[in-house]
This record gives sequence, C-alpha cells and structure tokens, in this order.
Amino acid sequence: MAKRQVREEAEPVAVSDAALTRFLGYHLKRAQTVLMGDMNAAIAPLGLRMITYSALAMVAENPGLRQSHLADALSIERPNLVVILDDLEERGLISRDRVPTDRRAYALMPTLAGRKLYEEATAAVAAHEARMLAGVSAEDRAAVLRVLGAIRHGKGGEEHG
Amino acid sequence: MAKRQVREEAEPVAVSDAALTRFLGYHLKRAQTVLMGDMNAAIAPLGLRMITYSALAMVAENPGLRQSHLADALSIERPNLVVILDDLEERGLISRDRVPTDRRAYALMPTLAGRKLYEEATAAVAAHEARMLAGVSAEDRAAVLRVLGAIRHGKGGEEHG
DNA sequence: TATTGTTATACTCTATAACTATA
DNA sequence: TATAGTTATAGAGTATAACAATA
Repeated sequence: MAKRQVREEAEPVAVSDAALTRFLGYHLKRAQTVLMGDMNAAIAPLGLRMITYSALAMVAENPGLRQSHLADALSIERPNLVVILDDLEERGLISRDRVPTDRRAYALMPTLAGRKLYEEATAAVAAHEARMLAGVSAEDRAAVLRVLGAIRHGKGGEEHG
Repeated sequence: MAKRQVREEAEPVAVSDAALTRFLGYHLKRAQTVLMGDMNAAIAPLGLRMITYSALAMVAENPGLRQSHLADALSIERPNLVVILDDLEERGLISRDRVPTDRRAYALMPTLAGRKLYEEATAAVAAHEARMLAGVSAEDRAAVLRVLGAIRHGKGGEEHG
C-alpha cells in the first residue's frame, strides 16, 4: 500500500544461503524445527505435544515401564520426565503403580483412555508424516533413516573429549 | 560394583523403541540433537556455537547484510539476533556500519579477524561433518538433502490453519 | 552406599510486545 | 504510519544438585 519508495527490496530480498547450504547441520535443524512444529500442531487438538505423545506411546507399548528407563529411551533427564508424566497422569491417560519388588519405583501403565488416545494420536501422526513426505520416494525415505541412524549412533566411537 | 542383586537389569535395559521408530520426527529430533551438540563441541574451541557460526558465515559471505535480512535467512526472530551480533561485534569479528541511505539500518561487515575465524571454523565444521558422515554413501547424502528440503518447503502449501 | 523419583534451580532457545530513531 | 534495531520479558526445553524413601 502507499506510494512505493525508491527502494529495491519490496519482495523477500534474496539473501544468498550459500554460506550455509553446504552443511547438513543447517538443513537438519531447519527441517527438524518445521517437522516438529507441524507435528505439534497436528496433535495439539488431542492435547498432546511430540514429547508427550512419545511418552504415552512408550508406556502404551511397554506397560510396566519404569520412569528411569523411559527417560533413557526418550533421551531426556529424569527430572524433566516428571512433569510430562504428571500431565499424562492428571488427565487419566496413564497410572503410576508401585512396584512390589522395588518400592522405590513406579510401573507406568496406560489407562483405557490412554490407549484410546494413543491410537488416535498415532493415526494423526502417521497421517501428518504421510503428508510431509508426500512427494518423497521410498528409496529416499529409507536413505534418510539410514543417515539419521548413522548420525545418531556414529557418534561416541570417534572421539571422547 | 558390590554384590549384584536378584535383578534382571544391570545392563542398559532393553526397552522397545518400536512405538516410536516408525516416525521420522523421532529420528530427526535425535539426530539433530546429536549432530548439533557434536558440532557445537567441535567449534567451541573457536568460541563459536552453531547459531553464532551461521551468523558469522552469512555476514562473511554477504557483506553489507542488514540485521532483519539476516534474521530472516537464519529463521530466527530479530530480537534474538541482537545478542548474537553483540557477541560477534564485541569480539571484533563483525562491525555494524550505518547505512547512509537508511539511517535506521546497519550494514553488517566482517572484520579481517572475522573472515579469518570464519575460514577456520568452516574447515572445522566441514571436517566434523565429514566425520559424522564417514560411512554414508554419496547417494544417501544427496537423498537426505532432498528429503530435508521437502520437509522444509513442503509445508506451507498444504494447510494454513 | 547406591538408586528411584522428586524438587528446586539455572541456562539456553524461542517468541511477543513495546520502545527509539528514523523513514 | 511503517520499518530497523533494541529492550524487556515470558515460555519452552534441557541440565545439574540435592533431598526422601527405599534398596
């Protein structure tokens, strides 16, 4: 609107990305941000976020799981898992049952409502990813999993400082 | 250490990931965390982090860049860029020069020290990524870039709510 | 003495509103 | 009135220390 000044850039301004596009870290971070933000939006109507869905999924498919094991599996710290499980428990999606043989620990169990929401959410997540990967070939999908696995596991054997 | 109780799990405890491994978001987040953490460690000796390196790289290869354009290019908010540039400027790696034709804006310029550090850091980053992708084929690397690009750009044309 | 879950806390990252100085 | 850069601030996400109960 208005009269348009003597400026070259009214459009997005083409800034060269060339300095960064050579690096996988750049692409990985951007894609991760977009995918997770979009996935969070996709399951927000169910009252879930990615981390919350992940915890629910693990409990649903590994009934009896201990909190410390779940934290390890999700690669998060034990203290940070507490509030996530508080949320799921308060909403009646999981329960924390005392373990008779080790009264320090809790066995995490999905409730019926938890299982139901897990299935709904899983369908939503699958649909979301199908949409995100609509134009991607099966070969490329497989390749991505190989590379992401290599990044995730490749580390640790190379340097230790 | 000590006597070993009557417990099945002294080792890492095999918890099934199956509930999550079907989803790309899971792999993407893990890989991103590992890669970025590792890259940050790789360039920490140079006093840089990934975001800090990215900003320096963009300035080095796009001298005269404005802050708002840089923020757009890095997909970060303008206010968050300020402290990053403060850091680079205080260390004498970039300068903020007034733009004569628009005295509101700053033209970001790399200093000589900035260019030098950028080249060092670029070598470190490239070496780091080469290490991370050591066992990955050229085809798989290309496939990853295709898929990450699809995720990053694929969004936005599908839904708008 | 070590471990499970918890609390408190801190540090980073990210996001928004509002200010200033210019346009 | 709108824009560039800034300030202040709030919210996630992530990390560590330390505590109570239990092993």
